[in-house]
Amino acid sequence: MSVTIKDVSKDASVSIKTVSRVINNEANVAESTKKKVLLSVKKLGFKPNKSAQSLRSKKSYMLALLYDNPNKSYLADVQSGIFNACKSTGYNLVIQECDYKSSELKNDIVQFVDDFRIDGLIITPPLSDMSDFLNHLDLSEIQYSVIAPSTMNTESLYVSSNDYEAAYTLTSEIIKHGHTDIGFIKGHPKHSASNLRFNGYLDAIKNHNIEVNENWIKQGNFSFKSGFDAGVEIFHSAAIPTAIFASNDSMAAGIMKSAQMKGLKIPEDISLAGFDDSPIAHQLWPALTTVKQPVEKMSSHAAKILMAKFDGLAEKNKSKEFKSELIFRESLKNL
Amino acid sequence: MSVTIKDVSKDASVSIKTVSRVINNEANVAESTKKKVLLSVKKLGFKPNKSAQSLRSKKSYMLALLYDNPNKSYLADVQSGIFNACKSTGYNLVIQECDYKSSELKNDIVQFVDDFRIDGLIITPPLSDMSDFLNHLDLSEIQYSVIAPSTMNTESLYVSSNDYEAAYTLTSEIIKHGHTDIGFIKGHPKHSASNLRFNGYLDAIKNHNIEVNENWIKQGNFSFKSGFDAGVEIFHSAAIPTAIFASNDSMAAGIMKSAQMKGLKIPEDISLAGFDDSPIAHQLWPALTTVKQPVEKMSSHAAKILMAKFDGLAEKNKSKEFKSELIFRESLKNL
DNA sequence: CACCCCATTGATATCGTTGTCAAAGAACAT
DNA sequence: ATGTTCTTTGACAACGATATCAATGGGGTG
Repeated sequence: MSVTIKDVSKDASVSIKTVSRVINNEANVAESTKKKVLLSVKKLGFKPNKSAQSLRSKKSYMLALLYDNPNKSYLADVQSGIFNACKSTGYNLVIQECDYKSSELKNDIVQFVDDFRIDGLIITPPLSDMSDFLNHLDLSEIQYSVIAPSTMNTESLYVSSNDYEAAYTLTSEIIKHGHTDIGFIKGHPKHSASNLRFNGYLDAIKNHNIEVNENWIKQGNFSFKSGFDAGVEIFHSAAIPTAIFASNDSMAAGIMKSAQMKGLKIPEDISLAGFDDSPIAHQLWPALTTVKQPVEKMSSHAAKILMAKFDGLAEKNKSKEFKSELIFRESLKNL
Repeated sequence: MSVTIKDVSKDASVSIKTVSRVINNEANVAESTKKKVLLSVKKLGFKPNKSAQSLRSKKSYMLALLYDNPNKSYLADVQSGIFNACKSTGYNLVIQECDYKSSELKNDIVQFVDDFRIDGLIITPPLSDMSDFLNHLDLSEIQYSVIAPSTMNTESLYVSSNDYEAAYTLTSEIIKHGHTDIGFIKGHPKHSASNLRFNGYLDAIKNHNIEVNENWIKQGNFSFKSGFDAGVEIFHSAAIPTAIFASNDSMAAGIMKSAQMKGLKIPEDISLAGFDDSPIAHQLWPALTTVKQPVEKMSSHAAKILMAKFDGLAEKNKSKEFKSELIFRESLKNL
């Protein structure tokens, strides 16, 4: 059926173990032997059997992506990034939907990792913010890499972005456009990014000596509907802001819809900004001013540092903060 | 470390093989023995080692989802559906991005399945339409289940939806709303759904004795941009239709944007309809009239029939066509 | 030249299951 | 009582890799 090490060893006239050494890049193999073996490997088209490797060496060559109800385009980008990182490495990606509210989550995941001998986890918000959960993984000695964690210690692997700074800068830009009445829609309270973005907004406002108007600050949860509802509320009141900064694009889209239904024009009557640069940002009209995170690069890096750790290359690839980019589009106008 | 069959066999005072029989639900085990074994299994918390099972029995308990650059929300829905089907079965889901244009695709996938001992594939458009590819899988005796295939033979497993019928009905509805000047934006030529939807439109037009205006029929590729470009073209000409039916929502959104930029109002100046009921459909204003496919249910079923086949339950779950649902929203108005 | 060391190689055990096959005993027919 | 069949069970090999440890031999040292 398929080619085994034994076949290769016969073809190359060496022992099974030597072939194993070559394909695992172990030290102390004569250069000439190595060449000979690699030739046979290529000639026969040998690929090691993952199940056997896994059984003996307790590695599965599988990473698992954990997520709970993320934005769909975010999920697709994360997957795509991880996939690219895995492509040439022999690792593969298993996906696992989770419920961050479930009390069984910890045990379920440990079970899952144990069952399938998953080598490492890649954890996305809001799971990245559950320190309880992460601690439990530490205790179980499960390897993982976190995307956008709330607390970062130097031991664990993570990738983050400069949410605070980006929100601060974007808010400052809105102010530079002449706005002082600026509303804000907060994100899902369980995502640490929500606070970072809000604080960025808040500090920018304060540092420009603008008074905060609580009526224009609404709690959302990153969903379109929560943005829509917030918009309805804000536009229903007597005094409305000249600009609204929503913690993500879905909510900004919700606000835009509520404004347009109310007969308000964007950006003539009200300017709008979002966060994420998800597809909807440029598909709306007018298109949204927003912040673009390098989600694919981030998740790709998250996978790389995890795999590097398995191969003992911990030095090469380290946890890292990525920079976001402001994208100006029609939804923000000069007053 | 972890509990093995051997431990259970000792605890239950039976042979290793008998434990194996029990956990695999094989026939010819005395009821009393079964009980005894199950008790020990539970007591010790035994879980079979997947790697060992896989090595010996050549089953991996893993399904793989193959996709090539689909709509992001479609992908998320498909995953979600499959995930739910797998949840209580012990199977897990690996994802695999593909390039349908690659000449290596066939070999890469066979390799991948071979490497990881993937039990079965779930194949999404446009890969579902590559009969060459599917034939190759058949030859390699790889199990798979196809979502929205172009040709359906009775042997293979698939799920489909009534694209033709839905497009026919929706077009008829547009006509009932008083429209006769109806444009159409075709989908990606490699997706069989594109033709089905187009033919549904065409037949409805013809059966209502309306003349087809070729200038209002444009080739798209399911992307927002292709819809936008088509819109720009159509609205640039002297005579414009009173309604446009786009083969999916992304393209409809593109048309909406191009219309709004041109100063045309939806639905006052022009009615719009899409297909898919992707999130953007209700996030736009006005919201899109569209067709909703039960994507989650479909992909869930695709996974179920595949797993049923492995367990020899081929009778219970069969290939199936799912019905779509028309959703009327503001973008379509009575003339 | 005798000795030791270290790089290189291979024989064999092992990982934790399932597959094969034969043995033991129960049930039934003759 | 004897033979036949069927159910139930277990001993042992096998899956395809890696781990252990010992054997081999070339090169350096005294």
